[in-house]
Amino acid sequence: MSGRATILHADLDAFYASVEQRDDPRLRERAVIVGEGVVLACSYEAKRCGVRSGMGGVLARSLCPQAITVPPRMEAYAEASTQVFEQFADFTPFVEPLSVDEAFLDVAGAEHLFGPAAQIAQKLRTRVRENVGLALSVGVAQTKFLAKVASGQAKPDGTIVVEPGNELAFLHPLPIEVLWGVGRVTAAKLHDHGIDTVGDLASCERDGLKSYLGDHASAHLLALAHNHDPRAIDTNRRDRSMGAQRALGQKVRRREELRLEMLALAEKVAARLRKAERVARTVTVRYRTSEMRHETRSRTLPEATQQTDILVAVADELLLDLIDGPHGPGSRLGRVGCTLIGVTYSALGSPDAIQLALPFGDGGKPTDALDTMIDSIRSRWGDKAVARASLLDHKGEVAALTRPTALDSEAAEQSSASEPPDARQ
DNA sequence: TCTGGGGTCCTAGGACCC
DNA sequence: TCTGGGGTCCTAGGACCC
Repeated sequence: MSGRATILHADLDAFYASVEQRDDPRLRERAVIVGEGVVLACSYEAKRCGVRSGMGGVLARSLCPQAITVPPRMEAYAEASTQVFEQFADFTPFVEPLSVDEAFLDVAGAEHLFGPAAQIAQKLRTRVRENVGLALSVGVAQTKFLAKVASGQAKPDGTIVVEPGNELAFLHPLPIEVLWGVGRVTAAKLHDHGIDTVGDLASCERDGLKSYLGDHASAHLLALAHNHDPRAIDTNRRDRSMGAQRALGQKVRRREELRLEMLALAEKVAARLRKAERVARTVTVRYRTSEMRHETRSRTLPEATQQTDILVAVADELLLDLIDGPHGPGSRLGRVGCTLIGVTYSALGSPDAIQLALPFGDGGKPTDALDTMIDSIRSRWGDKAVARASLLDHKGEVAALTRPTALDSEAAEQSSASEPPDARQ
């Protein structure tokens, strides 16, 4: 493979904690922990004591007694994030956000304006430092995956450029934990088989890995170990699900308390759904038992909606199924307890899919109207959508031609394909 | 390590259709 | 009447990421 390294992965260092240190001079160069019950983020000074995000607060403070703990200020982080993404947009329109504090940038088309990708990376870091007051690390490579690994190695406050040709020499000595998709469980399995570095993994046979990692994971990880990652920057990704959850602690809750909590969560997410102008077809309710076991119940509706009353009613039914189990009201709750509940709306679509509802008048001929609708679907989503669209009965009066939700991603691909996804050449 | 809140993606089995 | 294979959708659970 030849070509230039033009994909950047930009990642803010210890984001929440850095914002706190920026805004309060007393916190600078000190160990800072954001979050009380659980560590949401911590400064590099705290990391040196062994504090990690996701760790319990009690343990974190015992590892690092001198640390200052501050409550999170989500608005401040959101504002900082917006400012940083404005800096990104000044260099290239091809930005794919991964979270509040990181993004991929394709700068192939920006090099004639700002110089080679390595220079753009430096300029970006300087701009973010000067205009937002935060440290940014940047990895530059020919693939997304490698750019992300590089930014991780560049931390804190650095740049690493992996030139084409040097990729495997860079990648293979690194521990398998740097690979995307290797977490606690997978890492343990790999170590059990004597695989400790990316190079070890790259020399494995597919069939051997498959026997304990499964089909997909083995192919995926082997591809990454050989630096195969053909994914392009995707600038118009949309959320595929939306949810909210709440931890409840160990205290035993009554059935009606849980239903009220769920009502509040389901309403909150429904409001977000409408604000984002999306509709959802699947409702999933999550429940964590006092033994930390997760259980879920989900239901897919015949038609996507953003209506609070429908979503809330489904969430309530699913929650009752979890609380009561097969043996009647409250029979499970007393035994297992509940330490967390949550609700997620998924199979998201856009509302225009349900605005295509077609009224069938008395003795009317639906055929002409149906043809019109099919034409409209074809122009919106292409031939493939027409072939797979389904006709739904709605209260016996209205037929709605609804695009199957599985086509959501295909339609997104089609619409993005009409824009220049790749400014190379 | 005794656990927050927001997500993504994959798997496996069953139902259903052709 | 019995039977097969392929495809899609739905559900529950799990791993992983920031």
